[in-house]
Amino acid sequence: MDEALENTLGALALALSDDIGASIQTSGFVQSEVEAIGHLGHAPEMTISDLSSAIALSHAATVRLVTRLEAKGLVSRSQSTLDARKVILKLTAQGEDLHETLLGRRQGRLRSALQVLSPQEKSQFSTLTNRILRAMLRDESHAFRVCRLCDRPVCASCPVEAEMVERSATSAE
Amino acid sequence: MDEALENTLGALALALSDDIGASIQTSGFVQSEVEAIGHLGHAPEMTISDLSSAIALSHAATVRLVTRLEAKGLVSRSQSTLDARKVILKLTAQGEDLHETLLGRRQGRLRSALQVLSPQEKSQFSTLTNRILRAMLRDESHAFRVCRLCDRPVCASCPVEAEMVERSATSAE
DNA sequence: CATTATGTATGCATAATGCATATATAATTG
DNA sequence: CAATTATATATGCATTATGCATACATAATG
Repeated sequence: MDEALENTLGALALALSDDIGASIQTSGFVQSEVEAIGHLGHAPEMTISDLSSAIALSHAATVRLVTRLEAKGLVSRSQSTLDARKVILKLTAQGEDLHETLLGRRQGRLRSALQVLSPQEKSQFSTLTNRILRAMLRDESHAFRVCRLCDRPVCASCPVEAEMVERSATSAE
Repeated sequence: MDEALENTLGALALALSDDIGASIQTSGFVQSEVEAIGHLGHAPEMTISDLSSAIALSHAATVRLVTRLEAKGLVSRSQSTLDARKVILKLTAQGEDLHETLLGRRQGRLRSALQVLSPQEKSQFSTLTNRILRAMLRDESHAFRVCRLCDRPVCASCPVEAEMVERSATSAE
């Protein structure tokens, strides 16, 4: 029965999201703040609009979010030299530290979830999750959003990246 | 590299959670409301305290949540005959309808995510996700929480249920 | 040069939440 | 059995993240 697998996958997704959420909630940050830190650590030089769509929040809310993060010394605002309207956001050193910490916790949870699989099973599982994830991606903006908490150095082997590259190559033919 | 698999699994969990969330956000319900409906549809006859721990919300917030749901005609309060302090919560007919609708949307998203797998792959995937999920369960309360949005008729084959049964059998020896 | 579009910021109202506390009922203990 | 303690629900209050409407500055367009 496929329904059983659907339930299991849904429950697993929730359990993992909960775990990832719990790994960060201790530090007193709101979900949107954590996602913002994740994105800014992932793709520096974002504007407020970029961030707004990446974390699926209204522009106004994003402005306030950035103001909070700036007040906490995690993010810096600076004017773009190319377009005076734009505000360039960057993580401060402290923001980078927090980003690393959060990433580490997240990876720790995922690693411990995966430790019940043997190397061969991990390889099998990797193939299947890659396929599912790639098929789920709707467009570039969605792909960007999905990667909002990934560990950056590993992005070279990221299935999301691979999928988007492949699609743009196909559509350019 | 295990990091790649960790990233992929994390991204997949987020993407699925987003999808499940998006499938319900259209109907104008807050996350906690949806989770409450899910739980009440899943395990009828819950008290406010039960619900509070199941959805990981303070008691006060849960009281307000239930009041909102009652006002919307989705949930009914009734006094317990065994313990006059307790309030028994039940879904109304309208609440049941909503529950079915939300479940259907959730299952639809999961089904479409899984459709890129062949039957054999689904079987493989099922084995692996079952194993991971079962190992992730911390205690009965956590298991309960993880199942908060599952489709009830399929619970007989639920790995969470199986794991908890097996554990209690083992500890009773 | 005028108009329109884009990017950021702010005033205001809303709504979900937590903490502290109150009240009612059950359980326990002396 | 009376008194205390624990449990379950409810409410007053403050907080806070959010969205909508709007304002302002700058860029792009005609």
